[in-house]
Amino acid sequence: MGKGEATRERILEIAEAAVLAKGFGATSIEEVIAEAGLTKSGFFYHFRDKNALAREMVRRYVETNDRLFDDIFERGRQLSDDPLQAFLISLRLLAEVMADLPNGHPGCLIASICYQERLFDREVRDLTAQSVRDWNARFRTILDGIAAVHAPNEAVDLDDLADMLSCIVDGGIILSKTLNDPRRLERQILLFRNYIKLIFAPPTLS
Amino acid sequence: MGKGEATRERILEIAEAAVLAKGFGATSIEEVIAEAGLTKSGFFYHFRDKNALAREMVRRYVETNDRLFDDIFERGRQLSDDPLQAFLISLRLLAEVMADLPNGHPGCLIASICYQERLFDREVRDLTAQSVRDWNARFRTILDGIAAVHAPNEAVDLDDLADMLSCIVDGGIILSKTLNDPRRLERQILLFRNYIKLIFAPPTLS
DNA sequence: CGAAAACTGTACTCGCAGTACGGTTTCTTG
DNA sequence: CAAGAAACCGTACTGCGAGTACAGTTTTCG
Repeated sequence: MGKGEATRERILEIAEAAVLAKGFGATSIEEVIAEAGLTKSGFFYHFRDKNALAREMVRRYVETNDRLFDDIFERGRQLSDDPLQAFLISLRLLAEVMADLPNGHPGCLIASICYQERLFDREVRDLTAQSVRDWNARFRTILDGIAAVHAPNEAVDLDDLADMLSCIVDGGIILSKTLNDPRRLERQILLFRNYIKLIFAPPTLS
Repeated sequence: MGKGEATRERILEIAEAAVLAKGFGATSIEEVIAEAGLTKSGFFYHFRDKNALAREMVRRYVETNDRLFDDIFERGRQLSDDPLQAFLISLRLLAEVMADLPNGHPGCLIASICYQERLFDREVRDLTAQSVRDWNARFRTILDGIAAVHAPNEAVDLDDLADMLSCIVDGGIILSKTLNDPRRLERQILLFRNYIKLIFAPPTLS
């Protein structure tokens, strides 16, 4: 990694934190460069304008999240050959990861952008939309794998169920941030996990 | 309603739409007054500063939503004496209301503010937090009423379940807005409804 | 009719986005 | 080690919007 790339990363990291705390429109380039320790000229050397910053931020965020999710769901598959058990394990891992963040989840960049759509060009909006579609498609694939082995006890649409995980995470983040209680996100993910169990696991004999 | 109050309402309505589309920080007072058809002096006659505008916006939003939810869950109770059936009916009504919005749900002001927390004073943040707590407490009361009649089939925490509705709505709004598909929100609410059924309704004999 | 409410007009200060461009340092590679 | 490219710095602008101050004008209503 060259020196320039390291600077770009530093800028993007600082900018992302600022955007998640104040929104894109209220994040000034001046404060970003002040924290990054470079001048305005230096900033514009790396990014043509603020919208270029936004594009790179999203690209970076999606990439990071993709790796995180890949890792979590891969580990689940390693720990169980049964697709349902693997998914349930992964959801527990996900809940743990979310709970272990020191100051709570910093926020979802996709959600932040969604509430400031008018500030971004089509390219950025398409990027966010495509990343959501990708994630949901991935969850859908996992659910298909489960349904192939365990016939669902209930007639639910698997696309909707795949969507639901994104909803729970994004909604849980908002809940946690608003109430300043990081554990709510964790609990919501576990509640979703319970729903999955209810749908696919054979009813336990009591 | 005096003339001044009407102007305040107009300002608040325009400002809310702008904030939901671009964020609070990127919403300029100039564009608001331009659309409202009054001068900057006129604006500052009604609101001391931008933060006062934010406070009134939130107060108005919470009030409106409270009325909407009161109405929906009251109608559910009117249509069935059984608390579970009443809740299921209300959830269906809620899904319908969300689906009937012409251009999709405009967005949740609480979520928008949550992603721009640093821009607001403690009073605004306390207002949003309290409104979420109030809504969740209301849902919790409904769930208590259901659990008193129908023993849950599954050991779920009712507080978490009450939280879940807020999560689903906020997450569903983000999903719908990002993918530009208003129907996703409706489907998520109905999926939550199905979860409630699974938890409380006696298993149907097939 | 008169007073309060609901504004308008003008003229500022200040901070930030974004542009332009020439100069300087640091890295890299032949 | 030389030379060019990459990664910056310094300065000096334009333009927009938040917010302030305050005097003047119109509208509303008892």
